[in-house]
Amino acid sequence: MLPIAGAGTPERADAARNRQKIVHAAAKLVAAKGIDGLALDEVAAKAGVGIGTVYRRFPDKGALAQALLDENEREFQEAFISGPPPLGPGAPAAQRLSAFLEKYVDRLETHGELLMVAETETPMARFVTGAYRLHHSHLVALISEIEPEADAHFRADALLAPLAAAQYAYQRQSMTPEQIKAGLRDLYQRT
Amino acid sequence: MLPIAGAGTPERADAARNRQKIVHAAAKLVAAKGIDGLALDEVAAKAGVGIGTVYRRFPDKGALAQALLDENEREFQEAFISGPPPLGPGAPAAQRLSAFLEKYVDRLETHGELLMVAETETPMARFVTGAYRLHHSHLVALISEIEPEADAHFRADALLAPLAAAQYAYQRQSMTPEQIKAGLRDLYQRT
DNA sequence: TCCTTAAGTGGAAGTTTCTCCACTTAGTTA
DNA sequence: TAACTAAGTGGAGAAACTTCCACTTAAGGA
Repeated sequence: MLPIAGAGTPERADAARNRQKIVHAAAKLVAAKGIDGLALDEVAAKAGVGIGTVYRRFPDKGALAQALLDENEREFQEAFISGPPPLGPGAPAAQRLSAFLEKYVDRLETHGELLMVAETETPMARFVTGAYRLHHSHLVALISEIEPEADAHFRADALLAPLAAAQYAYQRQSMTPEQIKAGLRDLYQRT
Repeated sequence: MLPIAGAGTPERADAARNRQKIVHAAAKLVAAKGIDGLALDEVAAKAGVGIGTVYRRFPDKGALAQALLDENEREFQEAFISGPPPLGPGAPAAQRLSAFLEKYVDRLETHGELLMVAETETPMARFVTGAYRLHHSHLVALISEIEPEADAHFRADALLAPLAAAQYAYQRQSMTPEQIKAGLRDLYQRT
């Protein structure tokens, strides 16, 4: 079980079906016209369900964006938890850390718009996700291994902070992805 | 002239008067019931102007929150530009940097709610402010002095990133302000 | 198979946010 | 002081967001 969704009572079959319909409809609409010009009632219409149903599954646009990112997030998690090195286990912690940050930048490049919506629709949305917690604890493990003395908890947040979608988009105005990667590497390598 | 507002055509006298009325009304409402339960039409009613007028001055709640923070921001800017050391000129750059970060944390403690609204109402709102630019260029100057080789531009953003209101609020759930200050100090001192 | 019940559904109705534009007024020019 | 013009104004109305609840249905006993 991936830690993205908190599993309460399992969904009923019809509900799961509707969730799929909604996500598919949303994906199509996003592909067609971007995320910004996307209203939840439009999604409902396209999916052939009532607005209430959409709101029951996805409290806001951010939650829907998260759902659209779900598959990608899943792959990312598998890659750094159990995939091949240097991202996955097997490589030295420092290399894994570096690989993690670079992969994260790559994701921001390919899915920046969705990540932005997912993170900024609600203040602090980014942090209440299981995804953030997992990324954080992964970094804590790596940092503790590299530098046992450090305040790994804070350091992990500090490394993830520049990777907030909005912050990244801003930096991207004056830097290339490679420069940002270099900057991140620099940030933790000075040990 | 402080760099907070981009000065286009100067405001007409009546418009400036209304801006004052709006800001005062907003300040009262915020004091009475917090920022969250505050609708712009309420502010308009309290200020005795039309909704359209409020929107002309302040495109959204974030802009209004910024206006409420204006005086505090002004004082902060004066303190690190021309105030007494260690925040202002006269102290070694490393000490000034440390003082800046600590002062920033203090502001987050006292004005966190308003800063949150100001920064998160619109994605990237934080970065388009003159305030952010000024903080950034101040840090760039200090960092370049401490460590001429570094990519001061990126480093400055990376130091400001954990000070985003939402990020800070999140970290505050598990750390004291002092721990955060220590973490920040740690972050740049490893030179 | 029937009953029970808790989850799910739709969409009307209530909020809030924001735009738009016909009208008003401050400030300037002759 | 009259005329001009560009900025400012107000609030109706459109659009989006969200809640609510009477009704429906799936799933799991008895």
